[in-house]
Amino acid sequence: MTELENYIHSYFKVFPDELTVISSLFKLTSLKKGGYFLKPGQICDLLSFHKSGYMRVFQPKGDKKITQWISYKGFFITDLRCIHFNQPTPYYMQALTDCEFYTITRDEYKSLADRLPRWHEIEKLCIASYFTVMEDRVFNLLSMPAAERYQHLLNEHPELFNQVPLQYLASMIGMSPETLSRLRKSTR
Amino acid sequence: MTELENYIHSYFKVFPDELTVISSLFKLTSLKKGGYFLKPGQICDLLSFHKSGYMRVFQPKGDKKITQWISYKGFFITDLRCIHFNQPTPYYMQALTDCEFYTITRDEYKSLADRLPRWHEIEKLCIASYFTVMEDRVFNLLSMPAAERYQHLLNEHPELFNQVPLQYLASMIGMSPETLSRLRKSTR
DNA sequence: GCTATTTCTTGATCTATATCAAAAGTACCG
DNA sequence: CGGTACTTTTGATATAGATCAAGAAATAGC
Repeated sequence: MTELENYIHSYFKVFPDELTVISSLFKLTSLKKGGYFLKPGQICDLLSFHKSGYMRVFQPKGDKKITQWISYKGFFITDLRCIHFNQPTPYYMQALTDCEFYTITRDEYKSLADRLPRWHEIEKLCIASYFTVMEDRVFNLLSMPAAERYQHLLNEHPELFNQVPLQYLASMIGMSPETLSRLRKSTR
Repeated sequence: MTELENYIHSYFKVFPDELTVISSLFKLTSLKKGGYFLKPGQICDLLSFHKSGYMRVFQPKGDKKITQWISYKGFFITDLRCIHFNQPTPYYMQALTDCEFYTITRDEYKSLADRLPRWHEIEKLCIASYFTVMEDRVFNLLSMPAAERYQHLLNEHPELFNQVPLQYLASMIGMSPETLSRLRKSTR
């Protein structure tokens, strides 16, 4: 069973033959360190499942780059704005390390629903779960001081601290790199 | 055409007979000012479309109450955590004014998909659009100072400033009521 | 309509976190 | 390897926004 099949199987009740249909359409693709999966203004026409490596999703704001998210093994990657509403993305998505994905194009993706009637439902559940993650992030940003946001990220995604430049993590949880550095020092 | 039919029709390509099926299942319900739509620990078993009035979604944190969202005419109201993943809600949802909704129970909701094959797709698109709203909120919280967050809310949802206590709006955009008061003064 | 209660404003402080600057550490590349 | 360029740390200072406290205004209840 591929990671993709495994992931879908572990989250949603899907029959083996449905799994096979899904994973037969996704093709293994890769991106070299530093390469861009997506740039602002483009219309994302891919849906990828992250197999290995780390990718940074960020958006420029003035002379800053705001890191929105770090994707790694187990996440789906796309821009819903593009795939579903045909709008250009505001994001850069850049590989921080060499990355591998299972990838489907937008056209294949559209045909997936024809071949697999439950696909919309699976996708709905997947997007719903990501929605609740975003709800929690908003709550955390509204309610937690910097120290608590740092602790929370450390608990939820400890592996990021070994693999990703700390300045990007600082941005992702809404603080300066200096503040993150001091928080790390104070809990050592 | 009811507000609900109108809303769905304006966002998604749905046939008239599909619309009729959808709106025949939703029943008009209401909630008095101060009443609770949902309290923490409950499992939300309703999906409502907001017809009139204002409702505050908030979550306690220490001795604070963090306002997560203000719902009004045109929003769907539920907790995805409950409806899709059967988990208890962390939220209070309380009517700030008398409210009316078009409401469907969870069981009817489950049967909707049987009667209307495209329902999962419609729902998926709806959740996807809410997801992008949350993405933008996270970006705004990460990248904007208080004054800019205030301006942004004022531009996007000006009606809230007449209908909703300002302290709740302040909480929703991550600042103290005093700060919001001063920002309002400075742009008058 | 009048009082009680809640909400909003204003001013005076305080503090968490940003910014700036430079040193120390680490990774990359010819 | 050894130098160049990033990244992280550390210290000094600045500042946005919080908190505290009190008065003014609005709203709700009788």
